Amino acid sequence: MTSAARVRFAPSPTGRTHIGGARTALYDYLLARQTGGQFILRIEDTDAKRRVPGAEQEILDSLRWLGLDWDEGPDVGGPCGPYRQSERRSVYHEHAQSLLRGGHAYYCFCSPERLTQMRQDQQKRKEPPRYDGRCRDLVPTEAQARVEQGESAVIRFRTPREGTTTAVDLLRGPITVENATIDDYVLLKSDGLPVYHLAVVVDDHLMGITHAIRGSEWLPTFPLHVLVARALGWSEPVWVHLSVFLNPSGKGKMSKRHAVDSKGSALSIYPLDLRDLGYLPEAVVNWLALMGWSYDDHTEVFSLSELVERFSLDRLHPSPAAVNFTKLDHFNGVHLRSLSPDDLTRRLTPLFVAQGLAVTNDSLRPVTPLLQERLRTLDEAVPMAGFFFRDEVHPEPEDLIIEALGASATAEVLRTTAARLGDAPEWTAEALEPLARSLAEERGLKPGQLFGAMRGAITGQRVSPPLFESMEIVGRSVCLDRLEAAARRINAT
RNA sequence: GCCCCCAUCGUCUAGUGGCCCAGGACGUGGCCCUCUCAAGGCCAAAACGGGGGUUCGAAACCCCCUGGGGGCACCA
Repeated sequence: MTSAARVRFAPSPTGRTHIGGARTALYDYLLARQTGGQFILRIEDTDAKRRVPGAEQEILDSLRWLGLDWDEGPDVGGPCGPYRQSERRSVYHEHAQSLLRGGHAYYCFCSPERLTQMRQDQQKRKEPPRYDGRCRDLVPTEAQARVEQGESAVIRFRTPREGTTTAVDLLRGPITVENATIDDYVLLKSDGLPVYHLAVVVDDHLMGITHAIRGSEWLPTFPLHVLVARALGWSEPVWVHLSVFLNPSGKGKMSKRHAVDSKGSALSIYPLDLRDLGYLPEAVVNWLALMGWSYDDHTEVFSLSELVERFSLDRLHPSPAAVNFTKLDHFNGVHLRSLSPDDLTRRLTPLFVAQGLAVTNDSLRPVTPLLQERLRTLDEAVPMAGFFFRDEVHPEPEDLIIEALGASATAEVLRTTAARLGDAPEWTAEALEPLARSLAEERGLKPGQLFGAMRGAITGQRVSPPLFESMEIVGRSVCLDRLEAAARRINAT
């Protein structure tokens, strides 16, 4: 085990929180918890134009739902705050000035219009678009004077023109690029706020970040970040670039519109949607953990705390992974079944209540074991077990009528069933089943034929939890009523 | 166009030169169990992208190609 790691999840509130970000946060969390370090949440909101209302809240809600609690962040504070970059202006200003003094950066007065024009011209000439360096060699004192007179300026990094830079990624090893291919990036915008390239380096350093885990979209500018850190005289964190998620087909980057499973049902790439779709946070965590990481003994089912125990950076995989919603379903089933019945009951009750059914933990509890083996997602529970709590059921005639018998004979059999069962000394599954079986035999029916009609009558469904266990819970009088009602219903058609 | 990254069954992956005519999981097909649906058990089909090297020996190391992905803003 490594020494205490300080790890941050640094999303920007510009859209919804998706599973890619959630997986990064998961790995951050696992590393922090495993090493007894800290998990820090930092909001990268330096672009006011792209800020989306509610996005920051969704970040917090998503992490909380997944069980990834943080030690320092915008809501809980901490020793390295503020944790919202928009509130750290002076910090970036100070370090930009330091780069200026050291000759590692320079003021640039070029207008956005000129820059746009320049890029267009370059593209026309099939040249790589990049800053042409017009302000790079301005006399610093003169530039300073222009700024003091109020002229609008940005601060650019003075990337070395010669040589190469080697940046080391934990998963890929050293990545060496020609400095000439690295642009003189803007570090501080004219509004005084930093651009990502300055903000990450400064904040990671100031917040004592030991491991910077982020998406691979940062790989191209990775050497720049290394250069900025060096220019500031700082040592670097361990850099870890996670690959992106691909669509289920494996072709193309994961996107909202391709979030559809193999059976064609729409799923979502947003944790909060997954929650509303009836997935367990345990399952989502397990699923996400295995997309890019594996454990060496072939185990695949993990709880969060088991992941904390076993996670290791060196088993991270650098290649892109296609999102597989079918596997999420599998993990959800596995975790659903490993919940204690009481726990499952508590998670299910609100769903029944939301459908207007008068259900309590106590009244649902006997039903839970019948559901546990069958549920794929939590929200399948109400359609599957609502009949336990409704006053009456409305079976379709075709779910009632035994084909070999026809309508009126089926109705008669159902009445006889009610009468026969009504005499049962005990209303239990054990007592009921033999009675029903012998009746079926008497009538020359296969058990399944009779049971199917009874199922329709009692549950109103073609598919249901086991019949006799269900009947035991539903109770004698309601069952007998429903059997009679079904017989009447058949005769009425 | 330029730069960077990646490459084992349909998908997630194991594999760090001989234990691999490649293992596990999901999914798929079949069988068993069975009152429906599940769950469970057993079995099966299914991959090292191509070409060159290196080596006694390559899925593993190197090169090229191909394919996929990412990036080229006063966005992150």
